[in-house]
Amino acid sequence: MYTMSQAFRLKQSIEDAVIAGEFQPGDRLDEASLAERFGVSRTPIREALLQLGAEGFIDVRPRRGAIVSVPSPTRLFEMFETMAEIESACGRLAARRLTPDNDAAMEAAHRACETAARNGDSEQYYADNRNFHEAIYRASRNSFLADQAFALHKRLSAYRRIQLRARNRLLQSLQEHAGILEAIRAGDEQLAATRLHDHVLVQGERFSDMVLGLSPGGQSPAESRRQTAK
Amino acid sequence: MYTMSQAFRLKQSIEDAVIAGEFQPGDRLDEASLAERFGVSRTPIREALLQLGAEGFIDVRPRRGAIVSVPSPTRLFEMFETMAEIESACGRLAARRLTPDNDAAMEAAHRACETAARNGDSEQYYADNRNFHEAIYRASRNSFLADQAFALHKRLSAYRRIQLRARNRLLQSLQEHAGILEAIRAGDEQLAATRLHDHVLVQGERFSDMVLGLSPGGQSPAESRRQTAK
DNA sequence: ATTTCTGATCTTGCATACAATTACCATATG
DNA sequence: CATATGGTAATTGTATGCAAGATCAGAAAT
Repeated sequence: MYTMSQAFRLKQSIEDAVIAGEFQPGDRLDEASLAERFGVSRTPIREALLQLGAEGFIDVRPRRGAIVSVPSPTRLFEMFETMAEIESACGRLAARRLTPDNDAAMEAAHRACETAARNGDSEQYYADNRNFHEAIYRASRNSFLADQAFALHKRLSAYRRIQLRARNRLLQSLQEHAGILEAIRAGDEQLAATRLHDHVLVQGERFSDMVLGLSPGGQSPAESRRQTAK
Repeated sequence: MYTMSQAFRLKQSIEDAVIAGEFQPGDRLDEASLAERFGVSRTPIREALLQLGAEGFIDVRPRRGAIVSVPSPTRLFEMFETMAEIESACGRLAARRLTPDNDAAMEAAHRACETAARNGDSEQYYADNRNFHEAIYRASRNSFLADQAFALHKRLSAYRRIQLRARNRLLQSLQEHAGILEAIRAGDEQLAATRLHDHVLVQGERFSDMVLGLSPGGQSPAESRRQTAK
């Protein structure tokens, strides 16, 4: 559709640029330079930035401009923990409601991940991994929940990418995917939820650990590690 | 604070008006009349509306103006189901991490609900119920997750209110609260999650049933039509 | 009577102008 | 040397004007 407003397109473009890592956390998003870059006036740029701010994607500070959000280690851990809860909810529903279509979509995404992992192509794996997780969101057959999951996944993408660069993590991630898929297909809601939860949270913990070298008083990831035992 | 931008204040005002029911689902949010009403130009109004749209609170359709969202019965059910998943996640974490402070806050909110229920004051119960649930969100000790829960709770408030009017539902709700509190205090994550899930979802199911019985669109179209002329 | 077309009118989207606030930097001062 | 201070530049917030799309009423056609 070509009748879409510029502001909406700009919102998408800026979001893409942030996800692609062109603007990194902490970078300033100057209205004037963005306007020049995209060849429009400041008005639609402002509208795009404010919307991204409302979604939590960037941080717009009144009268002081917008920057790409810089969550504290604690905050980051909380975001991953929330992602873990939302994903496990998706997995639980998927296990309950799985249809052949959704099954096929997950299978295809999983195969793609497998190829990327075998080639050690972490950039490709990053993309395919996203597709795999999105296939699970859709398999929940709750489009609202899936939308929430998409949104949070996008917000965390900048942090996930860094962390997937470790080579052996790729293979481990792939194996976890296989286990998740197995549980969903078996219709085992509890197992699917647990496996997804751990899969997501281990990423968060690893990254938090990485960042947590300097910050004091943050919530220790180790503290929450014992959720598997019930 | 008086250094806050108008757009931000307007966003709050419009949101409040929607929650208060002044604008009902389906009502048009005309930029010009809102600008006149608040004594500002269209620019900050637009910015407020776009932000509310990004949060999912209202529905801004390109070139066709903003309206208060009118979720379909299916969508509404999905929203309640998602709320149930998020709340049960909060309950699970609360059971794991409960502190005396959070315990006391939940207790106080529960007592208030009890009084309101005994008096059959559904309007008061509506407010106290909100406090009780928010106390649980905070008890999760994950502020990001709690924020997500707050936001969704607000979006659903218009629909929850209607449904709490039934008198015996008040007492049943109160008893469910007691069971939830008990499970959290016992540190039983699984039980807390299940009870919260059911507590929230039963509301969603009841309301969805209610809407499904009516004509599609919920509120009568005749009433929304009146708003357009001025 | 219902549908389709057409032009007038209203509304939104964007650009520009200006006002208000913050950031910057050189200089003065203890 | 560190810290205040003043003024200027840079940036954000709001108002206004105009163009393009959407809405609506009434006439024409089936």
